[in-house]
Amino acid sequence: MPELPEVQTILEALAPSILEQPIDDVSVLWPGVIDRPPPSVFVDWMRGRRVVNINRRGKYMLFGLDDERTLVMHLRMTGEMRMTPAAEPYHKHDRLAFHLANGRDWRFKDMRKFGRAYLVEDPEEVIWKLGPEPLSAAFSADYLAARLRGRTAPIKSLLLDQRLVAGIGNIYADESLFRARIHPLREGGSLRMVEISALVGATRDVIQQALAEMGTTLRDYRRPDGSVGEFQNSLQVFRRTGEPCPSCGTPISRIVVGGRSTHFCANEQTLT
DNA sequence: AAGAGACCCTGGATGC
DNA sequence: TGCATCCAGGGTCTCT
Repeated sequence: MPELPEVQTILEALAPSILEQPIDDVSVLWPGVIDRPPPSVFVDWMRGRRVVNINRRGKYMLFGLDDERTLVMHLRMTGEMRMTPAAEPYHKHDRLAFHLANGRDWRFKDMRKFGRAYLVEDPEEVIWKLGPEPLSAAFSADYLAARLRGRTAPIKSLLLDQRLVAGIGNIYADESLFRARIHPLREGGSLRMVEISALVGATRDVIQQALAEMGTTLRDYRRPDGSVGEFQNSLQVFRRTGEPCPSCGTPISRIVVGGRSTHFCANEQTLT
């Protein structure tokens, strides 16, 4: 499940391989991967272009092209970016291949076909709803307090809402709530200022540590060279149901919140 | 407006 | 052993 740290890690690894390299041609191995424009137009517009800058917003990848358009991509659940020799046979789940002028391929692989590519004049067409980056100054306790006011949904669900803060997924939501010692079912609007401050700090800490450890590999996530991340070794509650809480030893609980599996310590994260 | 739930997808795990 | 069913969860859409 690529979230902000995984997407950032992938982009940094990809950059030296693709920046300024002319894209000679594109192979669309599954047309559904292209959201817009229609696949034939997509290929037409991509051919001959170069990626001249690379950015990230939330979990979206932004590849700025030399014609001012932007290739926006989202990995969703199982998307992977890989660099391969052009002659390497396609994998069963490869969906898109950019053939670079230097004889290398930049490939998008996605088992579950949730990932998407958008080729647009302005990336805002795709990402305009996103909330602030969790590591930016805009994601402050005051900001979060204002956004939580009056909300009755569980704080866990609100942390996953990309319009509130961009880039948090199921793993880092659970880890942040544990570090802030907040029960995932607490109503958003019920959080006190001291708890909101703790949550902002915990979220920043978790994201920063996961970036330093180059992401969390539970199953599908790989860096573009095929290697795994390290943060799975630092998880304190996520997918550790029944294992002792690292702080107090209580077995970790698992519940479902908003349709997502949720892990927490029932002793240290209470509802009152 | 906000919240809940369906839907998209595949493969691994589980159950009989 | 083989087959059916369940589950994983990011984002979008619909319904209330």
